[in-house]
Amino acid sequence: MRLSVVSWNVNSVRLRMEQIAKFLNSIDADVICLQEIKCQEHEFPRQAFADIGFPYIHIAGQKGWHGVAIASRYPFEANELLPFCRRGEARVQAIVVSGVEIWNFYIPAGGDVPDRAANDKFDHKLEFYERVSAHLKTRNKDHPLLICGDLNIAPGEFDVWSHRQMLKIVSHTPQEIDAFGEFITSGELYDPFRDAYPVPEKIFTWWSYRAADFRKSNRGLRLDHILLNPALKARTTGDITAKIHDWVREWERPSDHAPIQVEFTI
Amino acid sequence: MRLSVVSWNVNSVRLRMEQIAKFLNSIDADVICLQEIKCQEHEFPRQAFADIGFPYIHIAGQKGWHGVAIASRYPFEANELLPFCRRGEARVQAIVVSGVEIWNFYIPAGGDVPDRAANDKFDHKLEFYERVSAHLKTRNKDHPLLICGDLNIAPGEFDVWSHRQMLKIVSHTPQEIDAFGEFITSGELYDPFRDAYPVPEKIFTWWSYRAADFRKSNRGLRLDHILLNPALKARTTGDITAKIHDWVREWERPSDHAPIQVEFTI
DNA sequence: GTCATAAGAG
DNA sequence: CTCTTATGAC
Repeated sequence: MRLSVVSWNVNSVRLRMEQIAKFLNSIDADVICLQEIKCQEHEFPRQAFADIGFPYIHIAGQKGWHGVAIASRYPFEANELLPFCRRGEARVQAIVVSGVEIWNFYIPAGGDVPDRAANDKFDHKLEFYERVSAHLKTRNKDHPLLICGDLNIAPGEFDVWSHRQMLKIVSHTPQEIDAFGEFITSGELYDPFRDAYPVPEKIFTWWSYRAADFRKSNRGLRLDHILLNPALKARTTGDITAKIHDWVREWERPSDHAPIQVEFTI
Repeated sequence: MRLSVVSWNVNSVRLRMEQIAKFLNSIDADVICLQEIKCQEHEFPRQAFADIGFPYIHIAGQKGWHGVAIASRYPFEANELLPFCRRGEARVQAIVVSGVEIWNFYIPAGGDVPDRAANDKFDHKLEFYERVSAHLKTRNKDHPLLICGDLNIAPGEFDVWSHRQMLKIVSHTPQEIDAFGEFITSGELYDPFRDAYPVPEKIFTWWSYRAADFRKSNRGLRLDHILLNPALKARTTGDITAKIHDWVREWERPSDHAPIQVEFTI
């Protein structure tokens, strides 16, 4: 079967439901992983997702901030995950669909100061990565796994608009790039986006709201990711396609993140 | 010449500019008097009004609350008015267009408790009426005058959805009805709406946002008025038409007030 | 710049 | 329910 997975930090699912429907009606996704839904479970627009063919929904919400949700065309099972977020915020969830485990993360942004001692938010972010990496090392590697979400790190030189200027900015500091590398190594994760858009092409999934014209300045970052573990990759046949739907960022009152999509046959 | 005057409490002119343009493009107004613009003068969307044929604008704004503005197809002169509002809020303005003076009021709502001693907002509202009435008595009655705006009183039995239930509610208490009567008497004002919609027809210009379906419950009030003094009425030839554009209240994210319109030839 | 929250007003 | 303001987050 063909499985098409989207990841999108929507920055308020209630405010963006019309755009989500418009987007999902114009592509061929089976599963959409949302971050920053910014609502509680009972406030989630379940019916609107059901109306466009995504009746199976798993929500991890909280009041006002953060929050993740997965909507699917097909039934799935929910899995419990370890407390990667030490503050207990709604940033993590896991499901199993067609034998593929999917982890949906909204990893903390980490504040402004890239110093673990001076900035607890930065420490919190790195500890989140450390906990995930530790778990990946002990996890049964035979189980197919896809990890996606707003991981809030742009790991590569060509994942940021200016490698030189971004090295001091949280999301692209050496410490974070190391943590991201340890995470990738721990899970032996495969990034299909860099096959679809080979280096040295710059690719971004997020552009600040503060830019008057994001296309013109194009000061973006690649903060959103969809990654496959070896067991999942081995299960696929044919091409694995990866797309960044940056045209959605051009809509009226958009999220600051673009949706990304990976498609494969298992 | 034919003169068509609209009065509309828009509840934020910046948020409602598209609706204002859509409305003005579908009727034949010459002058629109706005209340609750909720912005300062420099924040007013002057260009948007100019673009739809209303380049002459007079604004009395303040930060965040209240605020009145007049936009016109034709040039006019601004007049100073007495301080009817003892708190100095942006609730009053006057212009003269084609020899007709127009007063645009956003009279205080008056709070919840209909008791001048216990509720200063209620006292403020009645004092506003008293000051206007006193001024009308001394004003030169030969000068044509139109008074319009959100006057925040529904004076008649058929200006409210339930006369019995509203008598205890601010906007339709006996004290306010008396103050409104004194105001009408002082200026010998003519209300063209009750000729257009004769008693006992109930007519409203405002419906609470709290009603799920304002058409269904129809618990409205007639708080907005356009009134003519005898000198202006004597100057007119032919019919004076009066319309309540309640269809605008059905739009998406509308103001809680409907625009009202009076048209005459002078 | 664009979200959420909360208060205060209507 | 729907506006404003203000603050905080990103």
